[in-house]
Amino acid sequence: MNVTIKDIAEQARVSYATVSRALNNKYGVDPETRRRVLSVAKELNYRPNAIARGLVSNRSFTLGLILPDVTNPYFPAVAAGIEAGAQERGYSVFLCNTNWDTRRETNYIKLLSERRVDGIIHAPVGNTLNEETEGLLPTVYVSNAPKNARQSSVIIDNIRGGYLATKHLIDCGYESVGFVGVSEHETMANNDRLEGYKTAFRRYGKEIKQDYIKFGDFRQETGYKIIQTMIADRSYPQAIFAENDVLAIGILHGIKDMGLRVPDDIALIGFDDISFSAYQEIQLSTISQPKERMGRLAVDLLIDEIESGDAKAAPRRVILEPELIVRKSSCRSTGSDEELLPRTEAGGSVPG
Amino acid sequence: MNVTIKDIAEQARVSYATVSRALNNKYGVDPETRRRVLSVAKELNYRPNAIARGLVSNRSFTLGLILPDVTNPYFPAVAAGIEAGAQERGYSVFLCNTNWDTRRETNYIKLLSERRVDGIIHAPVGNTLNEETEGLLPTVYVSNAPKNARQSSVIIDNIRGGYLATKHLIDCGYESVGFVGVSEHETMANNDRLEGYKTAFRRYGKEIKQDYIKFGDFRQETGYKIIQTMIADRSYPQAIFAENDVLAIGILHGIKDMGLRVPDDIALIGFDDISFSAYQEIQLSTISQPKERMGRLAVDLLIDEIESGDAKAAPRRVILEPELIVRKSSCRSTGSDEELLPRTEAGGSVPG
DNA sequence: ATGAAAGCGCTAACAT
DNA sequence: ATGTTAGCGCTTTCAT
Repeated sequence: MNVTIKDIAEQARVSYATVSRALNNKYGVDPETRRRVLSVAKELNYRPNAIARGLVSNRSFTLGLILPDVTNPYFPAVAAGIEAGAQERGYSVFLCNTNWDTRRETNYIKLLSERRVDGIIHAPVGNTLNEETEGLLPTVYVSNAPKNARQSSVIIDNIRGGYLATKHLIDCGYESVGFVGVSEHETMANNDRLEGYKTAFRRYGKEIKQDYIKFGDFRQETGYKIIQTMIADRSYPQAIFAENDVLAIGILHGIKDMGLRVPDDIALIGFDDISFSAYQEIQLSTISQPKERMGRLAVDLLIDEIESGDAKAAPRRVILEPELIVRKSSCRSTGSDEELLPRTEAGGSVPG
Repeated sequence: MNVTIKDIAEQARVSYATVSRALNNKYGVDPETRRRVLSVAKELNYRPNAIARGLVSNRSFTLGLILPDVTNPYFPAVAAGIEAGAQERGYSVFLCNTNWDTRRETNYIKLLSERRVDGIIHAPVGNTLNEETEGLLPTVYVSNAPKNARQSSVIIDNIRGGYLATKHLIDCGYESVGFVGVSEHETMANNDRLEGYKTAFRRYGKEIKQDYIKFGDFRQETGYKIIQTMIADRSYPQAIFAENDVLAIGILHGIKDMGLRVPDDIALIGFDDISFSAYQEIQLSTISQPKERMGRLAVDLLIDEIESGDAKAAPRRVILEPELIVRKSSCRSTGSDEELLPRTEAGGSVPG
């Protein structure tokens, strides 16, 4: 069996309450006694039982991380920030992979609540609040937050991101700009990116062509198929804003396999700035999210709430700025850099 | 406060032992009583406290997953298998990211032992056994295992992988074949891949040229720099076997940025078959590992050991077959497919 | 400064 | 079939 404070107490000839005090640096322990206890503990290779500790303190120093897909490079980038931040503050994190399945999300939340995690960081799939589980545990949403969420969140301004992407394509001079998204109403982030797209059209007095707005899912293959169908039907725009880089890369491949070129025949911009987008062979223009930083912010927010007992206080909504990254996929090389990066434009901020 | 079995006992007018029995489907509970207990439990929205349960059963149904870098696409692929397998069998997994730092590995193992995980799945950085922590917890190594490990492991035959890669390049007709590795003695997997490389040279009666064997680290950037230096020094082989795909992609970029072409000027093969290697823009030949399957095998092995109490039994070593994947980066299109895939060669297996 | 004892929520004997 | 009790390893009053 494992060594317990009782074993130490015996060896050190003190009560086990004293051992507990000594081990936890509490007041009221003779320095000499403390020294002896510590030395015995080390000698016996004592490891405090976090489970027992958790039972009495009602705190597990444990967090749940719920995300749709570890295999999609966007999420590990966020997760890295979360894991590092949690570790620094003495928390361990349970990895929960939902495979984009909201039922699995629900199950995981219940499971985590049985495991008595102190809180959850959740990159949710949908945009609807799960009434069954909402509020069960202190939660911080990251990357995407359900509508009307009563919990804190760390996201980027997706409307602005969608706006920047679309505006960039319009500024490049493309007459028609299409949109390829995950699903018509899947997540808030989706809605917002599409909203940003529409805003740009409005601003420029352009008319939205429904034929150039397509929805599928989050898979690369889907982007591939969507564009191939459009090309085969000879009905495709001069430029496409894809809602995320994975989709965009699928589109990129689809375009090439149909014998067309990017950006010459179809220009392309993605969203997220996953690491491969920067590869010289890909050179995908995109909207960047500060992924690791978002992860760190999310844990810090969560742990602050937990430790201050403020979990029920007003939720905080952190909204970070997206950044336009221009690479080769988006513009035929016309126009100056100024035009490509309309940073200084009046009214740069966008409604929402 | 959370609702406990006592609350249920009160409401259902039974002792809390009976509640426990009813909840856990134990024998000796009147069906009617059980029904009542269950209904009260549901009504009160009862969630069993896994912490308390763990304290008495001395089992947490919790696993630790220690890996070097979530951000390197190889590991999430393995992790996905682990997470899914664990979940199916009722275990949750703690994510531990070491950043290729062996001290962090040690710290994590201690931490996990305090958290009373039932076992650990470990993708270790080094090849040396950590005497301080080895055997502290039931462990299954995955992807790489320390020399003389006394615990089970799930790896591929890296010697054979290295051999296949090198043989392939030799078969393509390249006179000189170089090797770029992570570090001279960093991990067993590394050593073995290099060993396979050497074996191929021996088999073909070729002489190894030390100038064409280079070491760096696990970063893409490092591969980039190594090849650029070689090219700048005008001392580079016709083909290169890179110990992993991340390194290989760095090399690929380095070659292109120096104005040379792959495979025409320098042929290239990697190792791992991470997802981007298959991109049509990359087309990196490589040695494939069944990553997700390795993850699943590792959890299953671990949980079997845990649940059978066999943790101290003879460790099992699962060694899977690597697979040669030929894409465009490795051969100028000469020779038939037969030659490219020397599957039927006599003595296809390799010593080790 | 230290010890005795209660109790966290649960399971598992042991009674009845 | 059900209740009583002890105890898992620890923290935390409450005494002394």
